[in-house]
Amino acid sequence: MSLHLFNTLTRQVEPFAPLEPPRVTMYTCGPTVWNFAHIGNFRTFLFEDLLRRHLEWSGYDVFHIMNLTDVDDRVIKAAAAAGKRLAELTEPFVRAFFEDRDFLRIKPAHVYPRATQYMTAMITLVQRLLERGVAYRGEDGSVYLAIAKFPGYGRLSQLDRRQLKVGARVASDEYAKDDPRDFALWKKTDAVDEQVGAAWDAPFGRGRPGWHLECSAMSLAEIGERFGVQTLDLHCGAIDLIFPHHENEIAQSEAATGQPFARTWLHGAFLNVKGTKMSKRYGNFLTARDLQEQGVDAGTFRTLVYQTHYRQPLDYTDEALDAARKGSLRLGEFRERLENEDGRRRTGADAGDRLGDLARQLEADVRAALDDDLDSPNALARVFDFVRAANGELDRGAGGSGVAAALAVFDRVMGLFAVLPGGRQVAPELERWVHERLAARDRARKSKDFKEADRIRDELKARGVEIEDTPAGTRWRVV
RNA sequence: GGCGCCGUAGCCAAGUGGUAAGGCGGAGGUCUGCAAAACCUCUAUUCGUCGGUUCGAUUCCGACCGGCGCCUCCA
Repeated sequence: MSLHLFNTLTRQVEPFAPLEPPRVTMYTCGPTVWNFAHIGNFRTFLFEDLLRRHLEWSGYDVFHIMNLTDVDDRVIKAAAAAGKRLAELTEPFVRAFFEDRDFLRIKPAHVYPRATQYMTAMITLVQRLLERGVAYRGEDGSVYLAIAKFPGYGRLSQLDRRQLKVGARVASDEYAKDDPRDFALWKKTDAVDEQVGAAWDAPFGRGRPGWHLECSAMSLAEIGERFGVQTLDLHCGAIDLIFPHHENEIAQSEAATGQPFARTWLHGAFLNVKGTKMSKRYGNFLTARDLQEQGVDAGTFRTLVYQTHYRQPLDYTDEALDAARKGSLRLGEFRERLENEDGRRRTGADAGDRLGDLARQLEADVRAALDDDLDSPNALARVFDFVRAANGELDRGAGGSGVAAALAVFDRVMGLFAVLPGGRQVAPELERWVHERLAARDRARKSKDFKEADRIRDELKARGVEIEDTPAGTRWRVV
């Protein structure tokens, strides 16, 4: 089976077919850099990371674009509140985002276009929409897109079958629009915008881009320049973006280019806390830095995330996190064991290369699971199956060439998930002390002074060092 | 009000029209000086409830109950 993905546009799992294989253009909606991203945001980025890695593993040549929204209502509000200019506010959060991304082992996108650096592209896009008569200047001086002029409007969110909530909201700009559902492409500047530097000159008036505009302008600019196309293969985000964000992106892009904006739309479910979405608004959020402070490593968090399918809500609890940590640790232990066995160049019988067979099966199983709409929980289940079976073979003395083969495959598969525990830095002085203590314990054990040996073990434990006696000597790690 | 999603063991969580993956936890065992790790066995006659379709439904349809999301900034 080849890769199949659930396309929000059709609400069906369908075969993935990029426009010009092996190239795949992938656009993922990035963070708004008015603050730190929270782990709910990162759940989405992690789902996209898995998609990216699986595409590359499958032989595709992926070009990954992630935007950074550095001008919008929240950014302006936060800048004004802090008495800063736009860039002054956003720059530290951009850096923080990249740090968090690296901490969570998320592969960097190929480009991170920022809204403020694509003003020309955005202005050109609005201009084009005005020329085509799809956009109009409202009475308030802002530019709106007339959704009545775009027949396909509502296809993604099935809006054609929905009605606006009665009396839901009457925005201040409502009177300026021809149709309440029209949305702003370009917002006329106000005093606060000027104060923080969120204002640009355009033929249709001084203003700033509407929220949706940047994604259309930047993705079209990136793929247009590079590949001469105006259709993305993949466009991803979380489900809250389906409407209005993605719906509006489609309208403004397709109205301008006459081409499909994206072939496949993927949307991830939320990370919840006690059943409610994690959100800045509810204050129930945790940042990647909070995780780091709590000693939660990337392998643990990634395990937690990938043990739930990306279209299923994931409820974040300490218990689930702890279970994920144990699972990640188990995988790490196994990896270490393989490496050690390989290092010892076991001459044990190949046993028909059972390990190699298991490894090949694992690779096929994982590929099949991920091909099935990125069924990572299933894929990880196969990994754990493999670990159990391989440990069993190792226990029974399997060795030979199969070990190296298994290690190679295991590393390849782990490369998709990156769920292994992070290596912890150990202070040289602690390391010296541990070695000295272990030597002392060895002497005690040799002379059958187990009381002393156990005392030393407790001593080590007290400083967070756990030990494990193996035929090859005593192993230790800091927990 | 409109559109959409979820409800599987103590917890987390896959999945299929043909009789329930995996992780964590728990019980017992093997190995070990003891631990730890690893391995073995066991841990859901049952998939929110009630109906319907079917030879057969957790899986399809309907109703209901419970939880949630979007429609307003949103990963």
